[in-house]
Amino acid sequence: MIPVNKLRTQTEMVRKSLEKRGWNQDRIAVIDEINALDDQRKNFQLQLDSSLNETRQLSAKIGELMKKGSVEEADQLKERIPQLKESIKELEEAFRNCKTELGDKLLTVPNALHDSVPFGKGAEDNEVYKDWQNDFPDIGEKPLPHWELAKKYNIIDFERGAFITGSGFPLFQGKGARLNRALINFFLDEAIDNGYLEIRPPFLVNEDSARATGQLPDKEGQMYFIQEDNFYLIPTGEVPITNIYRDVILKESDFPIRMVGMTPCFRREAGSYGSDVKGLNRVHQFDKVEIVHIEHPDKSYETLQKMLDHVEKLLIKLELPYRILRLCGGDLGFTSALTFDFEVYATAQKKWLEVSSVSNFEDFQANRLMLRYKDETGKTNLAHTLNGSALALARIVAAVLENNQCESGIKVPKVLRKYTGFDMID
RNA sequence: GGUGAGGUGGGUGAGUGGCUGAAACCAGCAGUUUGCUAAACUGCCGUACGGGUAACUGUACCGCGGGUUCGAAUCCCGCCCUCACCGCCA
Repeated sequence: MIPVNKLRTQTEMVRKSLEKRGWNQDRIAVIDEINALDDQRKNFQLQLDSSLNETRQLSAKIGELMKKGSVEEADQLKERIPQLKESIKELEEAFRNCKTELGDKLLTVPNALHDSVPFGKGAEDNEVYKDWQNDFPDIGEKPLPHWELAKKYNIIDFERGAFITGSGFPLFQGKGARLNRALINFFLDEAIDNGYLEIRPPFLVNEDSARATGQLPDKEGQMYFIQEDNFYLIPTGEVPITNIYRDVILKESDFPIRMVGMTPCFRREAGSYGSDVKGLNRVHQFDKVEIVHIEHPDKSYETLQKMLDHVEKLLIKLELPYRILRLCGGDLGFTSALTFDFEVYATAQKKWLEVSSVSNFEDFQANRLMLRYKDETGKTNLAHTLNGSALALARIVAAVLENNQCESGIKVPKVLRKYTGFDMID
């Protein structure tokens, strides 16, 4: 949620952001509505506070009189209470309604964008920030897509997964399962070597947590929900890991905070279809190693760059062809100020697969999390949050399988061999 | 799931209807003293939303939500959570 003060003091910047996101003037008008509502809210509060104050003072006087035994005088003062209460009730209601309406409107405003975010409508307008086009591997005359490789070498059983649960719940077995585990360990170890604190969080979260990181109300339909206990299955490790710092006031010396965690991710992916959902391209359950940073506002873009470097290094070590995109205004997530996507080329499918999304949320998430820090003057300010996948498993597995196939099997990337314990899937 | 106890400021913990936004202690910050260390002493030490150029000041918050009362941390109701024991169980 965008902080009201930011919206009020930097109105033009916010307006421009919404334009970049492709909002028309009619929609952008919420900004003015929010301004008006906020004025109203202050006005109600002023009236409410003064009425409450009057009541308190009256009560104090009544107390004194009672103590002195002047019961009649006290009763006289009491006579004024009903009218006061009546007006307090009305004001409270008006105040509450006003705040609710303001809150609802605020929830519809996406994050303000970083200056560098390009204009654009959708995925086709994303800027190629870094391309690596000459390095697609030679995988022979008749390369197989990963779902056929999976079958050929008996390492992923999509049918049985669908039988046990439903489509989109892949079952890894044998060397497939071990490859998956090897990747997880490789990613975690790389992050730990890089100074991250490893976290193993809960995989289900309550409503407050889902709201704080912005999954609610925005992406309600994307999450699996356990009705009986009011829990959501996490769609990403970002949710439980970032929520470690919900309602926290940090000292400046606590920065930087860097965490990494592997979690399964559960996504309903309602409305997806076609070749996008073939094999491992888009599944309902997958593992992901997520990095989360909490930063001082002055440092967050420097940090974003470091995160990009970290993710890029993983892909280089895995020897996968990748490119980096800077998302345009139309394709950027609701909560993000600037996002870079990493895509890996699945050579058999001839498809770019998104394997990481690295974002700076600035203070947007922190505002809902109530995650702040005290600066040297003692003032509390919102911190900045950032996160990124490092990396998302299922699609990386797909790319590893497709890009390393040869006549005799699938070669395991060198960096993974100490984790898998084998060099070939055959 | 059952029974019992409990949820107060960064921590420990007092507080059973008005003088309590909350004692005391610890931690933390600033200062005095001090050859250094230690100790002692003094002051400060919650958050949010408002008003005011400022000094300062209003309101709300003692797990959450309702209620009783002129007045609630304190009484009543519902919920949540924690702890202990029992049951069940990887």
